[in-house]
Amino acid sequence: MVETDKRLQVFNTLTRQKEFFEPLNPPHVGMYVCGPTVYGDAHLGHARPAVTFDMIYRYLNFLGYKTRYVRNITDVGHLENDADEGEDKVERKARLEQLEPMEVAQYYSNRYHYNMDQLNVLRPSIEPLASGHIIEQQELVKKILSNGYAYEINGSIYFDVEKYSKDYHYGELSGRKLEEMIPFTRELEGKSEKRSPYDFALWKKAQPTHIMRWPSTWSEGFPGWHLECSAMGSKYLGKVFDIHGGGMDLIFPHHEAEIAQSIAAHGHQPVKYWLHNNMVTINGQKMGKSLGNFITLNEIFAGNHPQLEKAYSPMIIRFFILQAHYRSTLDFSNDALQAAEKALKRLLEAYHQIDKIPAAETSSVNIHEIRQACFDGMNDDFNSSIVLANLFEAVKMINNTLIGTETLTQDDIGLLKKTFDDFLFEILGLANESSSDNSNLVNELINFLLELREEARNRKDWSTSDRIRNRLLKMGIEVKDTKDGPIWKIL
RNA sequence: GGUCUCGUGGCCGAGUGGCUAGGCACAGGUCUGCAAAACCUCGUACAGCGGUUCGAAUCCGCUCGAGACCUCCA
Repeated sequence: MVETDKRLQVFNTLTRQKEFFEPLNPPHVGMYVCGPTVYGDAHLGHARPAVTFDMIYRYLNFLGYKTRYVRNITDVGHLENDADEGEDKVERKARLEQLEPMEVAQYYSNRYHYNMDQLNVLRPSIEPLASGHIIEQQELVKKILSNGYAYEINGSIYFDVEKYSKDYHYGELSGRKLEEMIPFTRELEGKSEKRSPYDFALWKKAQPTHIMRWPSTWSEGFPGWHLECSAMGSKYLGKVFDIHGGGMDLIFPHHEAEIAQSIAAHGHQPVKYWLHNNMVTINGQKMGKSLGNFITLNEIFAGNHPQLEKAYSPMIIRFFILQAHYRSTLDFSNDALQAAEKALKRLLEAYHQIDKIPAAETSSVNIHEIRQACFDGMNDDFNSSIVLANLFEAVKMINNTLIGTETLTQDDIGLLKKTFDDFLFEILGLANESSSDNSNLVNELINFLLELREEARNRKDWSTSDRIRNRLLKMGIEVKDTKDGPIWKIL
């Protein structure tokens, strides 16, 4: 498969170690990633898994796998807490904005898609809605019930964790033991109809005020949160599939519950490799909805937030995310984004210089080594940070060949360009953001002004040349003089 | 309280038991009427204290500090 001679290794949360990636049915790969609950705008914390698993999806495809990528949209409102009472999140939003719940879901789905497109995140192969798979979820509940791992109370169905624990290991993904979880039960005794505090809902009977509800044999109600991923994952990828991804904060209880549900229903593990991205932090603390310290992508792209000194484009955000390894926390700050902006610019400008490199008889640097290092980085649990570091080495090479301190053959120049095309654009998905949608008229006008300015400069008429440059700058057009003549750009 | 992770030079951020990523900033230089930009060059850092080892930032222990999960959260 392709040129890489080393095999891909991935860190599996389930086994807590790196494992060689071997798909169940090569060349096919099934990957499921938890998508957003659509009741608010996407923030940086949503961008991280989207970009991370987009990179993984891209790399798997690059390696020649046929990947089916499923990422759900959670549009069934779920309760504010799993402990039962409380308002549905989507309904609450709908009430506040005086909309139909599905209107809320649609609205934020659209905005999510728009943001992801901006980030150059490829659309998944299938994007199922939880509300469109109520039947499948009910079927799963029935199966778990008939296998004896769930019980019904007042029209609601709960997963019987204690019963399950006798036969299987509840907590294997998050590294917990049930005994350790028992002492620290929250103060919800008496209030809940659940037998044990760590049981979770498979089906909830709807309160009279609850709008999002569906008929079932047990009650008019709605499915439990953990159920949709189990139901949709097995529907589209099979009862066991290769990769399941999501944020680390979903490991418990969400993914733990998914495993339990699937095993209770089908008797075996649903997923071979569990992959989890780490959190985005701000001031060292997790950026999250409940803490209210999140910054939405729209705010970042517009520079419209007190924490931001300026706007940062989607590609800067993508670069910023990929500069860290996906399993490390990533700390947000203005300085970090500014550094990312400059770094990305340097990378892209060097890329555009590749065509100007004069071919030499021999190469003084080894492009194959860099290319291989990029593969090695990706193969080592998708270490995009290593890939970027090597691309920056390539930047140095490009610039050095341009000033004549290094040389490259025509073949190596081609390989260099291919390496950027493959890794920077295709795998890391960092697209060129050109703001050159100016009309021809503007171009011609500016070029004419610069022509006049050049004539003035040749006469050493500095006052005229500076006047032109300053006036243009006032209009937001920056002029820079280079050896090859002036260049300009709209700020 | 339980489980777990992390602590790298001014900032961000990789990493392996010995060959000391990368980016940003700073500094020096090239270029240049000036300016700006661009480019080149440049930093032996790894919380503290012990231990293992020929050798540890990388392994072990302790201390200090930060954080995550245990309730919804990507």
